[in-house]
Amino acid sequence: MPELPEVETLCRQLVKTITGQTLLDILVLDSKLPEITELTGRRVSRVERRGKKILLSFDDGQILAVHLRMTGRLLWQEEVKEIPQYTRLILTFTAGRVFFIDPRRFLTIQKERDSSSYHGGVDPLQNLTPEYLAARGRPRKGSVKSFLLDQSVIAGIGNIYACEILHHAGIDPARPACRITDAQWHRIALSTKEVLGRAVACRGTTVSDWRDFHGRKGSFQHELRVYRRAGLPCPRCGKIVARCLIAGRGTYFCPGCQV
DNA sequence: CGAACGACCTGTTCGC
DNA sequence: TGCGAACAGGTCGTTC
Repeated sequence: MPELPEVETLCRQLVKTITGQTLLDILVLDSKLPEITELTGRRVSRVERRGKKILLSFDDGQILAVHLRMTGRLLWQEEVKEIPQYTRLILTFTAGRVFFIDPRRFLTIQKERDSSSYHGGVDPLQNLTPEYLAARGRPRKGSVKSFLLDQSVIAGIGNIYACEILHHAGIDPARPACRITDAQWHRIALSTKEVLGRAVACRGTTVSDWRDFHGRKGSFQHELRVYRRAGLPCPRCGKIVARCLIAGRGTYFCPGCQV
């Protein structure tokens, strides 16, 4: 679930909530997760996003990298209540507790040395240019959709937003990246910023169980044009939205206005 | 280097 | 109604 807009939403809420807070206790409830007891007593100095990862920096220089994968969530509680179902880790801070929730147990946390050792792709909200896309896309025979999903090219786009961006740009997701024209790369760069920016403003997309740090739904699901809308008319041209498989992922597109 | 595919997990939805 | 198959926001390792 969490793609860039959802992770960005969590990050902004984490910054406001736990920056400066001291980590009083750590409870690991899933044997797949590493022991991180040495963080006990440390103060959170910084929270930032790298693609879909969240980096928590502590006052002694240690960094915790969190990746929520498909179904991971973070939930903040100030009062002590019942532990939510599928909680895999609990961090207790001075002012409250952070629950790491994930039914599928894909969520990962790992200690990292320093935040500059990141080698992912560009951040689509910051440095994305048509020239960069064209240069990286030119040698690739695979579909433009799997190109947009490649985290070493652009960090943060997932399946929902890849579908929505390509619809916004009016481009067939199955088109090989090497056959995208400069004018189309231009549109893709603009649509990426447009769609992701709007989704961040909506605090993400709640298609099934996504919730933000305070348990609230996002609202971008009301603005989806093609994702999970197979059989419904395209809001732009009226043709029926289709679904196909690209690189093993369900892909939604409009055969009428995506060429 | 690039691309396709199975694996990792568990819950929900769909078709017969 | 019941049951198995298909599908779900994401990566990663293997193989070609």
